[in-house]
Amino acid sequence: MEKPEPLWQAIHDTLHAEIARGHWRAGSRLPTEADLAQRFGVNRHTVRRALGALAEAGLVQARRGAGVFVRAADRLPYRIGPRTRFHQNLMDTGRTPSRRILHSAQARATEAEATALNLPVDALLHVVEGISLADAQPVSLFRSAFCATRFPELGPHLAKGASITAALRAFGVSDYTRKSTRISGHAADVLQARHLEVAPGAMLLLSEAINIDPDGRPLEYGRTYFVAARVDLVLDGPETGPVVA
Amino acid sequence: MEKPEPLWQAIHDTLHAEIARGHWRAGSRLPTEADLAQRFGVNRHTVRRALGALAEAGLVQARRGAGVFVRAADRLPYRIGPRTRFHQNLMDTGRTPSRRILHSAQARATEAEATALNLPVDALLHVVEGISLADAQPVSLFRSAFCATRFPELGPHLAKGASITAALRAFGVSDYTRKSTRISGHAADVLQARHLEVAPGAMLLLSEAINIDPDGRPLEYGRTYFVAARVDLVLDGPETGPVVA
DNA sequence: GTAGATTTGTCCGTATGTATA
DNA sequence: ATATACATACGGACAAATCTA
Repeated sequence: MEKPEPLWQAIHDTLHAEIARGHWRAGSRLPTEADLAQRFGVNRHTVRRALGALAEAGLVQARRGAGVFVRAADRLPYRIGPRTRFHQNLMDTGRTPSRRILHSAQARATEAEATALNLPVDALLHVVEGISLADAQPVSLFRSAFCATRFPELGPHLAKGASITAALRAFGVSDYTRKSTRISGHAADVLQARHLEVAPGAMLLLSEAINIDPDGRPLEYGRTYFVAARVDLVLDGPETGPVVA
Repeated sequence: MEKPEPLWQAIHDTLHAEIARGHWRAGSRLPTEADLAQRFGVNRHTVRRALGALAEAGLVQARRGAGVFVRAADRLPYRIGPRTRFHQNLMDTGRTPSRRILHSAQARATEAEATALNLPVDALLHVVEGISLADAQPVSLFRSAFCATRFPELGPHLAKGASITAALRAFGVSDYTRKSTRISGHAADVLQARHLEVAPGAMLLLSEAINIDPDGRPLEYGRTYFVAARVDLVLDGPETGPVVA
């Protein structure tokens, strides 16, 4: 007695295999839902169920009015270690890194931020939110919180496109290291989906990190949502290479 | 001009908030789809769309014929570091760890396994597959590969429920450390979903790791799929292991 | 720039299957 | 065995975004 596989799942598997096999090239458009429905002899909604699963896995992306497009399959390795630097990280893999600042302002610390930075609740923070891109494609959505009394004018530096490393150096912080990291999986909400150019519900990897200065004082509390379909997080062993430049 | 939010999304947000707020307790049953449809004044399929999103995010779990149930919200922190030990990891958080061995046999190394273990392709490996549980709830699906010539009789040890640490000690390996880890996000396929008791398409965190002995020789190559809704991966700073400056 | 055709997104209604209580 | 409740699949209708002539 075989357990019958649902139609939408069989269609999903077929398309999945065809994409993995290179039958549909990255960036190309799939046949329309109507065409696929005819090909598999099913209703359009059944095809949509299969395409939805592919979209959540990040293999395809639908654009209303345009069609369903195959996404690039290769994920870029993103190193996480004692010295995590965004720009350096991407340059190492031959990508062109860039940032888009969405928001930069002062705000009161939430409970999580206060405990992470070892500050009293309602302490004044400088919060920066933005998007990180590799080759003009969004890979992560970040929110960084700094103590505002220690870094009173961080905003202008970051808004001008300077890296965090450079901005901190302007305040005499020559080096900083990663104290702790927590990685979890989440589904993209509507806002995140729009910023990261993924489907709502797509998989995101949340990295919550605390960076400290050489004296061990907390500098930054950052929450970064990575598009799971576009990056791998790589944690190397203790042979960490000192960088700084 | 406000952009109208889809109905299913509004319902999703409402239920999401009610669950987060504790209005529906963990383990309890939600109203039936028909009841919810009546409550929100929509068709049953619109409610299903909202419930589907909640299920993929891991907040609820549907059981055909029974109902939709609220899942426990707390994720257990799983430490990943130079010395990652499953049993110790869970005992630290007050859980009861256990293992279920699905498969244990010798096999030829795949290309990925060969390069990871620094062995020739087609080398003989001992491969163990199984499920790790915390308090009888599946949290991860693992596949570990060991060099068969070095550990000829590993299978019986592991099948008896011994930990990997104990099994390796029987072969004179007193210690081992994590050399590298790669974390990525994936959607559960049908087989993984059944083993881990999640819905197909649910979020999984894949951890690919290489463990080495004190001499630096690769011992084990492991691939572990964690249920993203049930665990956070915690990477602590260098205050735990040897800090090679 | 505009009008119309194309294509995906949402929502409804109905019917049937399957697992559970 | 019967009723309940979720799962799958079909069909139709319209809206919204995109593309094209």
